Amino acid sequence: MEKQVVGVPEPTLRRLPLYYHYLKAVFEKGREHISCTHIGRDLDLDPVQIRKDLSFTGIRGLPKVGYQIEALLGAIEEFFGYNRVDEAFLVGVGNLGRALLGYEGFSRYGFKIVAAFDQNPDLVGSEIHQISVLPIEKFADLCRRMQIKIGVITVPEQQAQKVADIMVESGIKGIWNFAPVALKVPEEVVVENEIIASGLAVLTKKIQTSLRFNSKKQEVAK
Amino acid sequence: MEKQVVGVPEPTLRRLPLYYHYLKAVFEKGREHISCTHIGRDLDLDPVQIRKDLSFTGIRGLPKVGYQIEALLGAIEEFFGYNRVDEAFLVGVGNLGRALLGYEGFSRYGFKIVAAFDQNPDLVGSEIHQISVLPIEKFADLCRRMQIKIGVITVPEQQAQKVADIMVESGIKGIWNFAPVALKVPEEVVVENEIIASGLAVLTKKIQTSLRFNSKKQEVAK
DNA sequence: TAGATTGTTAATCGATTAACAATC
DNA sequence: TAGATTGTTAATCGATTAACAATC
Repeated sequence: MEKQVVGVPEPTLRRLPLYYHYLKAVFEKGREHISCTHIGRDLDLDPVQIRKDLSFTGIRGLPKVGYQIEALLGAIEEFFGYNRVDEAFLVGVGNLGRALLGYEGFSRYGFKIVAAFDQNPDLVGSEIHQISVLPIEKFADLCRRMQIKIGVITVPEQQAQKVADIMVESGIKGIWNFAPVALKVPEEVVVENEIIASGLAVLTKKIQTSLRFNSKKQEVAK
Repeated sequence: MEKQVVGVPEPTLRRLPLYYHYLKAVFEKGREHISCTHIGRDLDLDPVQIRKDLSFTGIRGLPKVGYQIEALLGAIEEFFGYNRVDEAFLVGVGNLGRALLGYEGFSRYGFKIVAAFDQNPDLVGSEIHQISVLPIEKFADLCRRMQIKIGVITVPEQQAQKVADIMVESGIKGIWNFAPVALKVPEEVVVENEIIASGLAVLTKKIQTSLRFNSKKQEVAK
């Protein structure tokens, strides 16, 4: 039912960070220009697709030369707002929550978790990776006062909807949901589901097919 | 370049675990049958799409009655092998690695991380969530002896390719990669990328567009 | 029976891929 | 200049959505 309103296709949106990492590494090695052919060889993607993707950055390449890497990096940073900082609240200080609290990589993406919430009194009051764990009751008030717009949900699935309700009620505009449930939120609130089980399902299925396929090839080869 | 060999479209593959969780919850509440209309309302998906997705399980529904939930659950379990156990090795005991080692949910998906590896001598020899951390040098030998087919990569991006090489060399057939790099592996080895930056990028972009869109709506309303 | 709901076939939509002219 | 590489337009492909007959 969900409609993508962004002018950039979601698959492209997902590939852009990958280009970014790649280009950054290449740039740091001292390279200044790069062609789609070259990128495609390293990233195992179709050069035409890369050209299409990169066109959304607004940066034009030069025939025979390729793209200026620095310009691309700047454009992608600008596009995603990697040089601004989006502050977020996280709810659910379990294993996954902790991992996200400790993930230094977020600063590269202009993303910062500034407080964590949990209902477990043993956790409340503690600090994890220099981020305070507060009681969930404080969420709404703090959220409004700090004007936080992004919420991260890392609670067990049974509690996810309840947490989402609190977030919506507190003015959160975007939810990054790690619980395997479809959250019910008003349409103006954006939800991005990060469902670990989906990735795992795809992986195991691919392995099954790949093994079958390769054993067949062997049989044929006999 | 990658070709999907599975007979089931990847989007469907990704939605099936979500149906599974939902159906399980509904079944535990005592319900025995369910229609696509009903599922669609709860999961905010198109009923026709759900029907299409569920058709891949081989379970047929009855007009006016819907699907037998228990049969669907069984079929999805069978389909993904949730009742077998796939053993895996994890490399990289940082924050994310730890979180995965401690994630109890995996047992539901027939997935089990049986050993962890790291190059940090301070970690080697310790146990994290009852899983031993071993030196990376032991990977190849143990992997072959235990016939492990799945590897999880949670090392920093600079080391990911090196780890992937070790995995391939050791007979790993599927890699679940959490580092934001495109791994180079032989074509018979399957890689599933779980790129956190991509999800985040999609979320922040959606929020931007959504905010713009909603403020426009307000303007129009004036 | 009447109507909810299924499964299937056809139409639409969007992303990827192919073809090709433009140009550094 | 010749050729690598770009950007664009058209063709293909695959998934989603719409239409509808079948049926419990």
